[in-house]
Amino acid sequence: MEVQRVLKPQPKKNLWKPEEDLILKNYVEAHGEGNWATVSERSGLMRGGKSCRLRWKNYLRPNIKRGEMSKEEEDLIIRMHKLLGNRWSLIAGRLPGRTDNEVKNYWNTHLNKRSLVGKRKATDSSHHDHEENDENINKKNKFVPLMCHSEPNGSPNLTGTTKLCLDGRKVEEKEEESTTSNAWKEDTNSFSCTDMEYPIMGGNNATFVFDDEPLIAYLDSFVLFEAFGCVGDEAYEQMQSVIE
DNA sequence: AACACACCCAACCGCATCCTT
DNA sequence: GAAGGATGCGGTTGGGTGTGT
Repeated sequence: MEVQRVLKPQPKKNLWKPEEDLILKNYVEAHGEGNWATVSERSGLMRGGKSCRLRWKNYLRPNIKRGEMSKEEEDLIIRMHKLLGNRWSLIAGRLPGRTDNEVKNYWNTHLNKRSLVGKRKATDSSHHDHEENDENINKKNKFVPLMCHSEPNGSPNLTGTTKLCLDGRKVEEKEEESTTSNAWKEDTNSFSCTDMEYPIMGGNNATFVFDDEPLIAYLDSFVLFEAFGCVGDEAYEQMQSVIE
């Protein structure tokens, strides 16, 4: 018996065991994220830094949202992908609690396949009538400067990061300002949150409005910059060319 | 019940970019 | 500015599981 187990070839996929998860979780909670290369040495885990980082980021991190994608999330992924392509980390950044790996997998297994089928079966709208016809959706949507919004009492905290505004200004968000509620900044027309701090729609009061809301309304200026390499009027023109 | 096939998703890999010295 | 290490990202792999025959 024992011999058989020893001789049995090791699986190529080295799945994480619950005890390893516990070790990593405790270590990161105690020492913080970063220095992944040293995590394996210091924690006693026989894992590479990249593996530890990935496990933490995709699985162990607080506020990770697991389980089925909501229709809203799915819709957002479809629209974001239309605009950004395979920029999974960017797309995941708009889906608090979801990881890039999860979004990527979801796209590859559910949405990508369906979008291919959908082209042939446009009339089968019972499941996703919001998909109707992406081209039509895009054409009827007009550019408006903001993006997603949250209800006043459910706004996530902001942290000390640089926000890129539609007019091209960079605004440094200070940590101490972060306790002031509203994610929507009137003065900068920007909205931002991180998935760590923004425990997703459903868990929080943040809301996304779909169907009648313009496509661009899910994107903040940072995403526009990532998509088009510019902001403001220039981004608007680029956006229009994509839509048309 | 047994087998084959398809699907899902966690983990790995290689490259690009960022950061530190 | 250059070099080397750390980190981030997207593509791919492969093992587990579900489903059909």
